Amino acid sequence: MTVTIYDVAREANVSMATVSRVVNGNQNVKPSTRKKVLEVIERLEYRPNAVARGLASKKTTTVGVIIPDISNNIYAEAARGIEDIATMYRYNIILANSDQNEDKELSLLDTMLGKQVDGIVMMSDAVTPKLLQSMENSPVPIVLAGSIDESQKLPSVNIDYFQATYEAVNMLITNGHKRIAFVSGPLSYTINVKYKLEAYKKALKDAGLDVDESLIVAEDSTYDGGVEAWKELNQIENPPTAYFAGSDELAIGIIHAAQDHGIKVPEDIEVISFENSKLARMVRPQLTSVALPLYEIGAVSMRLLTKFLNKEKVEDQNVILPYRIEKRDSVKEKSKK
Amino acid sequence: MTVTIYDVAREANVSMATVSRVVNGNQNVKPSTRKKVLEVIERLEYRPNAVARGLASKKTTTVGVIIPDISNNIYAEAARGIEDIATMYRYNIILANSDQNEDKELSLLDTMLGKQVDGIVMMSDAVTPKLLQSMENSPVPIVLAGSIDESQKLPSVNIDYFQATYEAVNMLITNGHKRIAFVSGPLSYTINVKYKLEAYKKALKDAGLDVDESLIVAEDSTYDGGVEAWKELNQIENPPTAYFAGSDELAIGIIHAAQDHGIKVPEDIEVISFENSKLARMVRPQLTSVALPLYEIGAVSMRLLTKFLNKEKVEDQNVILPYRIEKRDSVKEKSKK
DNA sequence: TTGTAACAGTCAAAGGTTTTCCCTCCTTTT
DNA sequence: AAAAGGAGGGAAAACCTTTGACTGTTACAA
Repeated sequence: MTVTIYDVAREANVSMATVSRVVNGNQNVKPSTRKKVLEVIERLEYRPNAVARGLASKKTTTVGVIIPDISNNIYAEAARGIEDIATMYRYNIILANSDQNEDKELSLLDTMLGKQVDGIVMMSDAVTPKLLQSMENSPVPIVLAGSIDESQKLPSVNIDYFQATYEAVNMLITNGHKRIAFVSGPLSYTINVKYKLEAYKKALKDAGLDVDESLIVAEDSTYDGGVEAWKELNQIENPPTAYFAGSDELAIGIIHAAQDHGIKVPEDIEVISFENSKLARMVRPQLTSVALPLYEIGAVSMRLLTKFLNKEKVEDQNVILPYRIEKRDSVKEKSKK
Repeated sequence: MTVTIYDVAREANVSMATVSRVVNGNQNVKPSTRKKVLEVIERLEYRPNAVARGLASKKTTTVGVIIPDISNNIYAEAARGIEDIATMYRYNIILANSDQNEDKELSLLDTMLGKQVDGIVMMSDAVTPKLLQSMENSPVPIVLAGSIDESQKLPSVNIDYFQATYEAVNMLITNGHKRIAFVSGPLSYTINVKYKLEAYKKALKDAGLDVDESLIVAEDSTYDGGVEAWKELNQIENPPTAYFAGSDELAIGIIHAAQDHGIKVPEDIEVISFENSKLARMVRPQLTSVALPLYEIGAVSMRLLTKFLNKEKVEDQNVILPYRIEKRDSVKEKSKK
């Protein structure tokens, strides 16, 4: 039925060991033998069985990728980075969505280990103790992409969320705003609460501004969440004049809600977002945004994983990538100084 | 080192076959035996090796998914549909990007077959003869998701692109437009040239309008492509007053290019797009758009694949899903009649 | 009481590779 | 001319399960 290494060996009058050597590029084969074997492989259309190979070698050249939701551009972008580097190093990817649900994450982890992946790249906005423990017990390396494990026990790739947020909020402060809203995604996400929110508070304090809890709102990181946030923030006595938005969609929701009420951006209110997806250029005004290097986070994570897989030495297993702030039209020039 | 079925068998005083039965839910095991085995499994933290299992059973419970680009929302949405249904049927997904490059598609196909996937879901905007041939020779079932193989030899899931386009263009005609532009993605894509473009031409002809080749332009399906298209179309003597755009990004590009030149949508020009991603609601005016059910295309494709994998009977292997046109603000009401 | 069927379980082959160990020739070296 | 060393390749174990053939036991109908 299917042609095996054994068939090739027989046809080529060599042992299966030799065929294996040829297939795997082992040097211990005479060129003439190699040629002969290669010809038979061609003729028989032999295709090595990766499953058998995996069983024998204990390597599957497959890595697991667990992400919250591939249909969300943020994760999709990172996934592409992961896959590109994986391909470059001849790995395939088993991709699964966790919906940021701990039980799914746990069971996915288990499934993938059962499938004998050589390593795992994990994206999770909330690394719970249980999850962390599972990952630490993993027999194969795991790297966290764009995800925070505060204990720093696991390798990870991130940007300095605190610094980035601080800088963004500061732009707004520099532009003279006193009432700056903080609109973020769910506060169950580590990055939102431990980094962005903290940085926001620190920036205000450093500028001698009060932190008004009513200016802090959390919604789903969606367009509608942004609209919702704007409404909420505009029924308080003293609405904000500037917004820090945790994502592009949030920012666009805020802007459109405002515009629909005759408020002009950036003339009347200013908005800065955190993401800089391609959406940022596709709305008017175009979004000033902290550029999150999603693709790079994915790519570097995968590269880091390959280092572990190849037993290369890794200097620092918690990588911090640079970010920049893309200045466009939702924040006035002034701050450029 | 790693605990195997053999260790469990020894500890539980049964044969590995019995352990295997317990693990696989085979009924031929006495409840007391089952319990005993389960306890040992628990205690030893035994985790079945899916690779060995795959070798022995010749089933991997893994399916391959080949798509042009996961970072593109269109495919990501479909991928999510695929993955959800795959999960529901306990399959995992090996995901790979082809960049719509025939060589990559071919080699990906080969790699996945080598990995012994049980089936494949393929998305390709240009099913070449060579690719088709490879897929036909596949030892495992392959279904085409949102992709056209004109020979209909392979199972597939699509919508009626022709009808949808015809209807969309007709809305524009109904609104009194005589000069309607057709702006699409690459003409190397089957759907664009054989369905959308043909439908556009037919709609015009049926309305007694001439087809003006200078109103037909193909660009990358991106925002910038849309901007480009608008520019191109507005340096001809008699620019169009309405646009059929092959994707949301294209539509948005066209709209913004126009707006940046003081042209109002839908007062001065009207635009209808083909996709209805979440972007459609995130721009002003909101996009009137043919709603492409991407998630469903993915989900139904995967479901179809499971039917083949379970040897269920399939009535029609070329599924056509319904579509609708989402009426919003980039086309005037009139056509609603 | 016997025969039979269902049930529980065992044994061992099979699945397709990789890999370790070993052997046989040749070449070199001395 | 003998010893040493290396290149090329073979044999077979190992990887961990599933699965089909088979055996022994039990329960029940006849």
